[in-house]
Amino acid sequence: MQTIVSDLKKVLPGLKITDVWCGWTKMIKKPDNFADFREKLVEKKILEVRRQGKNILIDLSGGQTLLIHQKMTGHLLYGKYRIKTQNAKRKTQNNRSKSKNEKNLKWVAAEAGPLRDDPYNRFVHLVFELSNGRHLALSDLRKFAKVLIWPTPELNELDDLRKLGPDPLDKSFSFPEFKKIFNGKKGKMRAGAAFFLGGAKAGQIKKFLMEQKNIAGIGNIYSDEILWEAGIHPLKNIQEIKEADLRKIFNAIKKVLKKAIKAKGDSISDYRRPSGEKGGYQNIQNAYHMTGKKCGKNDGGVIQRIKIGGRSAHFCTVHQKL
DNA sequence: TGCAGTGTTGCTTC
DNA sequence: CGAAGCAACACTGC
Repeated sequence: MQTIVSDLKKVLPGLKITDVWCGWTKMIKKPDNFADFREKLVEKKILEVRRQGKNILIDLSGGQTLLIHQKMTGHLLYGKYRIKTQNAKRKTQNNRSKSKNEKNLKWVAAEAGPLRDDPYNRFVHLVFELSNGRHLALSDLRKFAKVLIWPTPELNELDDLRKLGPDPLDKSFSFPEFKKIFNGKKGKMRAGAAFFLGGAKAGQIKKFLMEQKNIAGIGNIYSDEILWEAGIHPLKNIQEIKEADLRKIFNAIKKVLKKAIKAKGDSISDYRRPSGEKGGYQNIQNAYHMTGKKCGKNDGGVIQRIKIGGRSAHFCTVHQKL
């Protein structure tokens, strides 16, 4: 998400939104109809692009902010787009006869380059036309992405932002701060709860790291990478984690996320930068998606995959013992 | 062919 | 309130 924001920051501020098209209006949560959504954006200038957790925020003139969450398969792409010409059988209908906001139009990247090769170019559902003739497009295969507009000064009313823990890359995210959150979580667990009795489901460290209300921004890939780095088993109960290990986890969070940002994100699957280019973290991954591979620490371990809370977790059988 | 798996989150149920 | 399980959706790969 940080790579996307950094990339968009370089191009969007100063541009005006001249038109908006949407082929899957269900993704727009506020305002609740597309005409109002479009109305709030057209002729507005983009002032700033920023991020809170995994939410991308685009501040506009007129005091409104566009919030975009890409969820699983969303891609914010920046480049020149065009309406895909209809098939021969529909040639009687030329593009001029259609409204640009007709729902079933297909938009495709119009220029050669990585954007044209984006595997998700087929799934563009939302297009912002910009004053420089280029576009910001949101492609989303699984249609989980969420978009909304809210007054900038009142953004903190939104649960999406209000319920987020601190950003781990923020300078104010110190070890004492992390420890406080961690201990707060521990304190909330009642003695006698199921996990003490062998049902150990609650309080697993991987889940703790992925919960956005604890720390904002860590997902499945980086929680695996962080725990690999720290040498902690993903199922480890947070009740049992001592200060020395907590410090290892804290350091690993900073280290892994910095490394990931330097690599411009992880394109092991379809993730792409707004330019359509791949990130590079998949080349330096140690745990995620490495099932069966030798552990990069050369400790004789092999990466194993298990399920935690419906997600896959990957860890080394030797240096990440339970 | 069929079904598990996919970078997320929120709702329902207990 | 907390946690588990599943739903939202559509495609890939075993």
